[in-house]
Amino acid sequence: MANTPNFLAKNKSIILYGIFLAMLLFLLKWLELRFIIINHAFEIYAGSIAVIFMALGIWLALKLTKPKTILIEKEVFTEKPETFILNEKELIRLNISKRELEVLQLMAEGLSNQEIALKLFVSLNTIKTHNARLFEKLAVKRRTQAIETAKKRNIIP
Amino acid sequence: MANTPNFLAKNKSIILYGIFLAMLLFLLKWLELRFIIINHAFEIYAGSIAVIFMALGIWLALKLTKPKTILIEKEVFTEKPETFILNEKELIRLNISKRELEVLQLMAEGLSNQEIALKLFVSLNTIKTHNARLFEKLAVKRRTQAIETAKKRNIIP
DNA sequence: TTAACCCTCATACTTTAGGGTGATTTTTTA
DNA sequence: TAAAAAATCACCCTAAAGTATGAGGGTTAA
Repeated sequence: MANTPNFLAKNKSIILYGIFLAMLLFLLKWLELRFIIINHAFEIYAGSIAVIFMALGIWLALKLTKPKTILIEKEVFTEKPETFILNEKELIRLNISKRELEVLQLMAEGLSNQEIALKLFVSLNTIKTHNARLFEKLAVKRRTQAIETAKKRNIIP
Repeated sequence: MANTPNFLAKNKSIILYGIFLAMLLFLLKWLELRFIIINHAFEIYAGSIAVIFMALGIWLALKLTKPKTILIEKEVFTEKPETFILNEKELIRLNISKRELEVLQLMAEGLSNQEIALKLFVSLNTIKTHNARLFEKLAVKRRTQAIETAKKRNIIP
């Protein structure tokens, strides 16, 4: 997205490094003035330098280039997670057991009784029993009401 | 962003590579002890070759390489505001009518279809029809799921 | 160890929810 | 004004939810 301005900086550093390397080579050469080079090997030498430095250039470019990252912002609606604090007092006051709370949560997620039963590895009838107890304790008639009441009382997020 | 930790690694690799290059040069020199350096022009020539080909390598790598792109899906959590703000865009997007929204709200309050029908002075069948349309538009199967989805999308408080 | 509680499950029944189809009337829009 | 969309309703049927009652087994605390 906003990575294009980085390109100049990257190239600059690469170029600077190239110049630095060249200078280093010059220095080396300067210090070894009296080294002997046979004339006919010159082309090989120059070619080697060319190949090596091109490889170096490619390597540098590949290594030092940061991959472009494209950000895709995906909107996720949340149930204000940081806000939810389980109201344990209410749980105790209403005398709701762990299992019942579990069923209540799954219920609020939109699961059917059958789905809840499968998820908790119990029978459909068991879930129905839990529901009946829950409705009684929450003083409601339907699951939708149970969800509403439980949310209001911070029993479920 | 989080580039600072990369600096050391990069510099290290560069330094290592420099050392490696220097060693390679020494090796070359050692093997070509009797080579004669005629004049300064040679160093200039070799250096030029080095620089040019490294530049070529960099250019090649940058131009001919497919841009490295990394897709990052970032989840943007939109908090549910305390004061409910209706997400009208979502309503329009989902093509939910006024009446359907009304039914949805009452549904979320825990009313049965019969109760909603009485409240809106229409027949039970009408409510069922509205429900069916709602479920289709919200891509859900049950009223509990409809409520959950609608709340997440700020269609209902 | 007995009472209280929780979890489990069953059977039988009633009510509510949901699917599919088709149709009429009103309202809105192109 | 004609077409599209919205709102209304009916009928039939299936699926799911909910009610009522009874009961067995496990845990726990008085």
